[in-house]
Amino acid sequence: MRLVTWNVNSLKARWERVEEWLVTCEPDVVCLQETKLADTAFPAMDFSALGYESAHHGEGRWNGVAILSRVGLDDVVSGFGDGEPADPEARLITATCGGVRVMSAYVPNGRALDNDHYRYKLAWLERLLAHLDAAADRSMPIAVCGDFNIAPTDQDVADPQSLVGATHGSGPERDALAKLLDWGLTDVFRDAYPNDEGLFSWWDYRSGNFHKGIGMRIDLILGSPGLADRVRWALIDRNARRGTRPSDHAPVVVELVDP
DNA sequence: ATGGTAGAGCATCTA
Repeated sequence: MRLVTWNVNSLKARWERVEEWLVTCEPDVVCLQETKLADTAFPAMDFSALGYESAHHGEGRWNGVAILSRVGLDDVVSGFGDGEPADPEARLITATCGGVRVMSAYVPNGRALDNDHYRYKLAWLERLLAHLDAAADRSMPIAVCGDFNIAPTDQDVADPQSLVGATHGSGPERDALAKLLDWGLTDVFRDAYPNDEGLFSWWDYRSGNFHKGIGMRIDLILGSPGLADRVRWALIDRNARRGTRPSDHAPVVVELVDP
């Protein structure tokens, strides 16, 4: 099974790129973030024509997450399954695909360390932990995929100095991510390339950062033991960041062996 | 000292 996470930064603006990439890469399960669509505008029929069932959780203008699957798509949960009041933003969707409990997450950016949105980011990550207990069965392989807006370590940043006093690499964010790993998840891409630097999934559109190699690895696939043990290979498709009107994120791809 | 770009949507907000 081939599993992907990709922040497409507007599915409407990216449709042709996404369609072309799906046909070429042939993934089985795809987690999308930042569709920036309402559920009524989500192109489920177009994905169906490409062979994918889909589930989308969107609000319109911003955010929006989806899961595509050609190996089944069941038991969908939109948002958090913790019984608390609904998240005001559409940032999480969960489904079972091909025997794997899959989550597509778009973790809040945080904006700045003194911003309310940063506190929302930390609270959101705490809630994701509770959601794991509520919506995932530990006896099943689990894949928490998405744009975490956190570079796990300085190894995942071109210029760690640029993150001092900023979001994406602060202690509390990295601690929150560590709690997810402590729950029993593995960063399966880093597991495949433990010593490599310069492996990024996002590059700022500004200043030609992609071509300068200045980016961060913030798009992650966190797998439970039953998933992480099945990883045959992993890659980040930087070619998807080149050419006409690309997303600022590249897709992260993981190939799993059959159980 | 703060920009630079891209997307949504039409003034800015978000990233």
